[in-house]
Amino acid sequence: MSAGADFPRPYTTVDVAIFSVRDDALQVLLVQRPSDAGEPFPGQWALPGGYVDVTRDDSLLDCARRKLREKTAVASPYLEQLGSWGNATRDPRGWSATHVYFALLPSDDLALAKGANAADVAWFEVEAVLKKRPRLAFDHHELLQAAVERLRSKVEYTSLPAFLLPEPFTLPQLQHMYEIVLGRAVDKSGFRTRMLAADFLEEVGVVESDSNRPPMGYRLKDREKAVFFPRTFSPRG
Amino acid sequence: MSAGADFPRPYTTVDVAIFSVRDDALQVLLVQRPSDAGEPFPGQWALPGGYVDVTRDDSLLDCARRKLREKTAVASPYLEQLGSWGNATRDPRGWSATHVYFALLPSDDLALAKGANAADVAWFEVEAVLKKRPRLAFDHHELLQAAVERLRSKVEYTSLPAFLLPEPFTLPQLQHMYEIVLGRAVDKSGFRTRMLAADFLEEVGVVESDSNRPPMGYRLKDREKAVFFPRTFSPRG
DNA sequence: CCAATAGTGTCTGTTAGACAATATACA
DNA sequence: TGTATATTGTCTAACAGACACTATTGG
Repeated sequence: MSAGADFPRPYTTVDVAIFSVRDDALQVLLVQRPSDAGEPFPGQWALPGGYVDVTRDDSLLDCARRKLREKTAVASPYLEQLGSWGNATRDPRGWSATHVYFALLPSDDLALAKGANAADVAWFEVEAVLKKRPRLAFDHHELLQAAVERLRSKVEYTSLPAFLLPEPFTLPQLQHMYEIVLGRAVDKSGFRTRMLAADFLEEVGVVESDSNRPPMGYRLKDREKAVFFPRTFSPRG
Repeated sequence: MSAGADFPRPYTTVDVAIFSVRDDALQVLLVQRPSDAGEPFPGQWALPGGYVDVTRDDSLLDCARRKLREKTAVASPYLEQLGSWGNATRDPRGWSATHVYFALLPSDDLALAKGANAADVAWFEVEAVLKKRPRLAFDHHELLQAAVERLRSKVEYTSLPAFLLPEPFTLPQLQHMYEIVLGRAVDKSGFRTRMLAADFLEEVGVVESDSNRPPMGYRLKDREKAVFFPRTFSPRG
């Protein structure tokens, strides 16, 4: 049996949870759904995403990159697959499966949606959105929750927060990113030892600051993938 | 725009990497593809899988469970989503996206394919298959490789190998599973301390053995999910 | 009493975490 | 010299890894 053509095919979509740290808080990029007739969840906020376009996207990753490019001006941020969600009821139009990615953006290059519709894209504090302010379309609360859990969990033992900073960055700045995502303080001395022992940073010369002792600037040796630490952080205080 | 219906839809499939330990080696369940005309990779071995059937499967997980049930007699083994692979070229019939799961089976209930075609299902040693003996259909070598990597990596810091044993099992048996999957020896004393400290085992009374001192039998407190250890195993010797 | 496996105890080097001390800039 | 931030040093309790020892059975 050449079963493929005979079966009704589910919808295939890609959604992206795009994170950045702004105003000392973890934020996520949301888009407002169109109000056209026939569109589900008109006017509601949702994760950026949509149908895979087999004529434009060579792969799921390509599709995720396109979604990201359409909503932000960023070329190549950290992008990782989270998982997939698929069932008969999550989309009122029918059986659909979505492939979810999450991305980390430095807080500087935040030129949003240079395209036509800049008004329907905005940053929201993750904590608020998880409390359903605003309410999200589809099962996107579930997707966002999973993305945040994955992020928070990986921050405990990887160099992920480095992708939230523009280069060059300093160790105190990096520690600040860790503390914001983890939601707790981290010991200064231990933090530095860990970061430098992990051998993923490259000195790039002292950087100027407003006053006081100028800190050393660093950049990532590899902007493609995160580094895994041998042990996890532990609470302090 | 009600874009869904307008776009050509990719094929949606689910594949499952089913693992078990047999003859002191990690093995994976493969199925032989049909030889019918028009079928891709006729007669070649592949991971069990196939199209999502929107009339039978309520969700991707349901579909994975169905694939598993069709090839084995097992009711509810450990089942975890691995990720998804989708691009224009992986299936010669067209743009397709597959959702990959991996499952762990105790080596006792291995009644295979009670259905019609028992001949086209068989266990293979993972090490051999990774070396392309036999060669797999589609991109299934890549999928299997990812599944094995995930399994080996999670074994370092989770209770996953417990799902490879029928209950009740003993701590020496459990240690044996760890050593097989990890491919190295593990210290007895430290192993026991870790397992018992993780508090996921339940004593179920001494179990009889061929001779010598009878060991304590254990079962899982929760057969649904694995437990995470605070630290990773470390090499010894 | 011996062999074989199950299970426990002990020692030691390493290290994470807490915190103290020093370094370097500007005013 | 004072202050603020950056960076390094020290001390200690906890613990993993190695390995020796005891326990319990059958022969």
